[in-house]
Amino acid sequence: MKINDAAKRSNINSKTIRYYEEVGLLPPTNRNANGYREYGDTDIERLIFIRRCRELQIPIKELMILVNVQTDQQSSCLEVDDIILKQLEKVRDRIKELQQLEKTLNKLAHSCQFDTVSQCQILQKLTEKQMLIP
Amino acid sequence: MKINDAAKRSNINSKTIRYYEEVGLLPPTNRNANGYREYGDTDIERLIFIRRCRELQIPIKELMILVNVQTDQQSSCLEVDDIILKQLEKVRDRIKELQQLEKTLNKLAHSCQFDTVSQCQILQKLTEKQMLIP
DNA sequence: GTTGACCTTCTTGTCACTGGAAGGATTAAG
DNA sequence: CTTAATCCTTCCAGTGACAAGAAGGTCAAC
Repeated sequence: MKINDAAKRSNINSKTIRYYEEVGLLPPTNRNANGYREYGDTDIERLIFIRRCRELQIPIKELMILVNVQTDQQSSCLEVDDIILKQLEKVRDRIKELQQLEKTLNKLAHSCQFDTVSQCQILQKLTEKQMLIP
Repeated sequence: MKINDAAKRSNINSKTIRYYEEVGLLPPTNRNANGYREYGDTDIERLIFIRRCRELQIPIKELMILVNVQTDQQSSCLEVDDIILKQLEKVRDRIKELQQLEKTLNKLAHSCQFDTVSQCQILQKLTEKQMLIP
């Protein structure tokens, strides 16, 4: 199957598939007589696996480890667990950050009752020290 | 005052200050006889304002509007409010996304009781369709 | 006079793609 | 059989918001 079909089946953009190959997340793909990339069912499975991990926002470099670990059935599972936990921690930290941000923005929003910028309470508050994120 | 002092006073990296100037967030800075950039108190105030907005993760392009609106005291405050609300919405959406992500990662984490990859439950689950983010 | 701390510009790298141009191959329709 | 549309290929540029580093100029202190 050619790259566009692989893209549809894996639900990854063909450009992205080429990019994954270029950066080494995928091994060099088999080519047919015309030099077109040829994909089989195993390739599609791998692509889907990769898509799921990317949906979990696992960075490509970590994903490389997962893909390599996957092919070496003897390697330890701890590495896999570690990557997931690291990702979990990153996500939790980011949530906290964003919640703080939401609070601040919420305080700012609609805080201006005037018409022109000269009296704007939002700009006012943004110029005060209190608005600093702690 | 030269760029390093301005950086310290505004708490923005000097590299970043030059970058802001380059992309047009800041007007071309005054230079002294040697071609060194010269900053005054007004510049510092503007830099601090910019830093606060960036801490609220307002994108530079939106920030340009805020900075321009600020200098034109007659312009409407609605634009300012709009930017803040847009940012608030973005932040809220992102929080929701990340919370979903956290759930999924949490389910995955520590779900493997085996030693080697061949029996790894995490990789197993990542290969199943159920793990798809809805 | 030389050391070290500044300053300047320019280039490159980050991350994960996305878009487009230029050129060749295949396929379907007329 | 020709033509048009749709593939495929590679390469290059852009995104956002900087950070890092190189090469070279300037300045103050000792």
